[in-house]
Amino acid sequence: MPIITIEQAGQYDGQEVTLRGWLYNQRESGKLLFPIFRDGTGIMQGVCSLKEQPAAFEALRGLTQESSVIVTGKIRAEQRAPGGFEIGVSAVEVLQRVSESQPYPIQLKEHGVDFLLNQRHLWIRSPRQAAILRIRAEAIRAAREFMDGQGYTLTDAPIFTPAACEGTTTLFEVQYIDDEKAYLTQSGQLYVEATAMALGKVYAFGPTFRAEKSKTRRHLTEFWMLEPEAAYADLGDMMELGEGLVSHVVQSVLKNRTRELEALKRDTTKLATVKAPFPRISYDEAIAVLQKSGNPAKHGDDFGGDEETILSSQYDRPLIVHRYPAAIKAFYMQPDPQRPDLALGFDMLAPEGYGEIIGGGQRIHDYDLLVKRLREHNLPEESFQWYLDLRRYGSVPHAGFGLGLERTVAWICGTEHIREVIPFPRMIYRVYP
RNA sequence: UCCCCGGUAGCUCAACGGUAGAGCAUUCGGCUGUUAACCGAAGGGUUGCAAGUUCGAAUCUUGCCCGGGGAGCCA
Repeated sequence: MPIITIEQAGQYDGQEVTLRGWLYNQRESGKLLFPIFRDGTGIMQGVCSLKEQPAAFEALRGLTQESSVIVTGKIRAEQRAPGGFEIGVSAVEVLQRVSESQPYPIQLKEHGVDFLLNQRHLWIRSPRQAAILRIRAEAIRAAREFMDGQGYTLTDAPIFTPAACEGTTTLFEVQYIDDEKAYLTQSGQLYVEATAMALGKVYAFGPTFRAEKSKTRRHLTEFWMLEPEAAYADLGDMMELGEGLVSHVVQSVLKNRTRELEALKRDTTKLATVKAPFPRISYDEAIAVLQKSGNPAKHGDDFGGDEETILSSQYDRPLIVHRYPAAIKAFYMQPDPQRPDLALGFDMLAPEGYGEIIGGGQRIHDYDLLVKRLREHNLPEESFQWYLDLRRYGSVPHAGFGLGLERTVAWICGTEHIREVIPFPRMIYRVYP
């Protein structure tokens, strides 16, 4: 008797099989039961009649939602069944029956956000949430496949960092052993700059933490970033790498998670066009576009959500905006030799209003300039000695970027909120469960 | 930190200042092809908290708490 998953059921038409999972829902119609099972790979309807399978019928009758069950029966193609196949249940073993006095709290109907987030540990059992998490996993797999294929070596950055790199206000402070303080990393970038000088082409992939009091559908306090960094690379190399990476991730999800995208009712025609090269415009051009559309943006402004949406909505694939004013960018950005007021940085804006998914560019490799910038930004030089060492010992031009995993996955999935695309979202004022 | 919205049964929501209700969930009963099944019945409430106005407050006022959306900041 083969033990199979619901995903595989189509290959077992006409055969007797065993499914191991949970009771997702059950409709009762007199002496006929229509239990619906889920096993993590999908959901499948069962049929059980009192007349033909009295023992199984008794086991299933009145069984509560999310009770764990091992079910045996014959798979058969059935037009009336959701998914096209159903299982004629012949035997049922109930491992744990959910109590009637404390029924499973999440019903098959609309629920509020607050309630669902408090039940996140159960909410992820819902088919929609499971589909999203599978797409997230595929996005990660494809991203690593791409980076590895491009000759980048995974060199992860530390989570604990010793000092405030860009001001303490947005950092989570933790007590480190005795009286020492440490901070949760905001970005692995400074560290991958170091490993890039050791290994050439590297990337980090891990969680980052921001104590910003942002309350929007695009923000989490804990999110995952993929951060490539390459020695001897320039802005153009990174824009090319970024569009290659995003194209590969999107196309891989389209190819390998078709069913999940379907479950989410995602309009995949909007993803199919996502292939390199992506449109690129300079910051100055972006300002002109905004002004033409009536937006009050002027040179020197950074873009907010509205501006990003106006710009990105004009294209069928992500948009790269490059060469921002140095004044609104991070201290380590290499100035454009043609226009020193501009930084050799770029952002990639996802379509459909999902905002910035990549930010990066070329880093300052000149020791004196970097020291100057540290001072201009009032940053503690002593904390950056190791970082300055990278400019003391064989400094070379180098570049990299950070890709926000959750924003990317939210865009691919078409979800309303970024919080749905990470198993346990951490947000301002919400760390449970 | 600022602006806007919300908080009523386990859940989703109604209720003009005048007896707190429905659907779902749960329990009981009915139904052999259901599609968030359906039909009938039952149980289930400190209306977020605290004051105030009023003959009377879920409803009006003030403060607080909690949550959501957005701004700023960012991925």
